[in-house]
Amino acid sequence: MTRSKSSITPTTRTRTTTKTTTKTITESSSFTPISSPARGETRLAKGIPKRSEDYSKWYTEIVQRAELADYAPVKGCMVIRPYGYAIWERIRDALDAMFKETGHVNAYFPLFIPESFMKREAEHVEDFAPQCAVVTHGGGQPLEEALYVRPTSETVIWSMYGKWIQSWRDLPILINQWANVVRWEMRTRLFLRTTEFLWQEGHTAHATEPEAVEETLRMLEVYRRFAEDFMAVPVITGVKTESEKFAGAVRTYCIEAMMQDGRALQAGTSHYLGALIMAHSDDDGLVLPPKLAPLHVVIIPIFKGDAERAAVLEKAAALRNAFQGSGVTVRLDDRDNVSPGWKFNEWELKGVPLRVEIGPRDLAAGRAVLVRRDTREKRPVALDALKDDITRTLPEMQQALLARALQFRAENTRPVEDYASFKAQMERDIPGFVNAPWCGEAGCEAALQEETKATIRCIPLERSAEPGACVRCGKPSEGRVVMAKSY
RNA sequence: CGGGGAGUAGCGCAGUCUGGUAGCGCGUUUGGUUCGGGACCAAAAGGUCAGGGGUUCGAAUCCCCUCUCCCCGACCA
Repeated sequence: MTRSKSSITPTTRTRTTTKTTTKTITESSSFTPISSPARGETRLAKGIPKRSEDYSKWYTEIVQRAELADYAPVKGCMVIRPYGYAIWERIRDALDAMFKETGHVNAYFPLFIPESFMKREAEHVEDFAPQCAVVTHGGGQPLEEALYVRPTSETVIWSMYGKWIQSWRDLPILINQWANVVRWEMRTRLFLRTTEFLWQEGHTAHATEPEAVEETLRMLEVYRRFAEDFMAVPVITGVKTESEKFAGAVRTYCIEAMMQDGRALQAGTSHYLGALIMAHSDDDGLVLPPKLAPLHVVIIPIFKGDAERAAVLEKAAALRNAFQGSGVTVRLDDRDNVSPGWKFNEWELKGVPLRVEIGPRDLAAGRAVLVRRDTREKRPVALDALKDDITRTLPEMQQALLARALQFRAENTRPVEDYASFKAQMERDIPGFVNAPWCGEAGCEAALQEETKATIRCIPLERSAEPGACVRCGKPSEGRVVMAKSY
C-alpha cells in the first residue's frame, strides 16, 4: 500500500507516503511603485511604517489594523478576527471544492494522539516530539498514557486506515481533514508561523507507488492553480532538496512564491493568508484579490444636510440592492459619525477592491465615481452602467494582480553562473530568485546557505536538462535550481 | 535560548535620569456646526502606572525578583 499526504507541502514519505505541503510568502523592501497618497504628503495609513522602512513592522501592523488578527493571551497564539476569518473561509471553501473535484472526501480525526502512536514511528518522534504540546493530566488525575496535541494527524489517520483497508479492493482512499494543529515554535509571526494554526491535510492510500506519486502531483497542481487563480500569486512548483524536505518524507513537493521584498515563501494552507498580504498589499494597507475579498464593493455616500442625505442614501441603497444575489458583495457605509475621507482610508486599509463614491454632484450628473484599490484609478461611471462596470472590473483586477505579480517575479528572477554574481545578487534590496546550476551535493548546499543566507528553494518540476558547472563548487550540474532568501 | 526594545485611560504615547496632587493626543459620551481624501467648538466620563517584594515621611520614578509582548538570530507548515 502506498500513502500520499497532501497539506501544503507535498511530501513523499518513506514507505511511500506522499505528503503534500506547500507554502508561499513574499516580503519586500522596495516595491511596485503603485501606491502613493492621493494628495498631500500625509501617509494615509497613519502610523504604519512603509514597507521600505520596516517590512516586518509593516506586515504586523497591517494584519492588526486591518483587523485580520490580534494577539491572543497565550504566547505564540493569535485570534483570527471576523474579517481575517472571512478571507480564510473563502480560501478554505475554494480549496475544498477543488479537493472534492479530485475525489477527496472530508473527515475529522481526534485532536489527541496517544504517546505510543508518536513513538511508533521513529522519524515521526524525532521530527515532531520536540515541538509538541503534551497533555499529562485529565479529569484531575495524571493520565496513564500521555496525549500529544496533534502536530499532524498522520499517525492516527493511518492507524484507522489499517482497520478500514482489508484489501486492495478498498483502495484508493482519499480523505482530507480541515483542522487545527499545534507546533511549539520558538519564534512566531501572525499567520506565517503560530503555535496553533489552521490547515488541511490530505492522506491518501493507493495500491501502487506510481499511483501515489500521481496523486501527489495532482494535488500539487491543485495548490498551484489555487495560488494563481484565487490569490493571484504566481508560484513555482518543484521538489525540495534532501536537506529542505519535510521530515521523514521520501520527497517533498512545494510551491514557492516571491514576495514584494524579493524573498521566497513556501505557500501552505495557513501561510496563504500571510502570502496574500505580503504579495499584493501596499503602504496604505491590504490589497485583496477580488476572488478572496469578503467585501467587493463599498459605497461611500457624500452629502451635506438632510435633503442631500436622503437623496444620496436612496440612490446608494438602490445600487447596493441591485447586487443582491449577484455574488458580488456590496456594503453601503452609511455611518454618520465619520467623514467620507475617513471611510476612504479605512476601506483602503482593509483592501476592499472597489469603492463607489456618490454625492450630490454625481447625482446631478447621473453618475458615481468608481475607485480601484489596486491602481487607485478613479473614474466616473453612469449610474445605470455601474453594475455592469463593476461586474466586469472585478475579474480584471484579479487578472491585473496576477499579471503584476508575474511581472515583478520576472523582473527579479535571474540566471546566474558564477558565485560572485550570486552573492552580489543576494545582497540587493530585492534579492529575488536566482536560477543557477547546482551539483546536487548536500555539503555544497549547506556551505552555500552558510555563506549567503540563501537557500535552495526547490528543484523546479519543469526544468530542462542543462549540463553545467555548479555555481558554488564548479562540479558538474544536471540543471538549474531556484535559490533565494526565504521566510 | 542569545541580542535589542517595550509594558502608564479603549488605542498611541509623555512623565522615570534628578522620588512630592496621574498627564497629552486620538477614541468614547452629550450638545451644536459639519461632510468630494483621516472636520470643528464646547462640556463630560475614563487609571490596581504589568505583577510581587524592598528602600523612603512619601515610589510610575530608586533596588531585587517574576511575568508578558514585539523586533533581530538559531529551529520550523
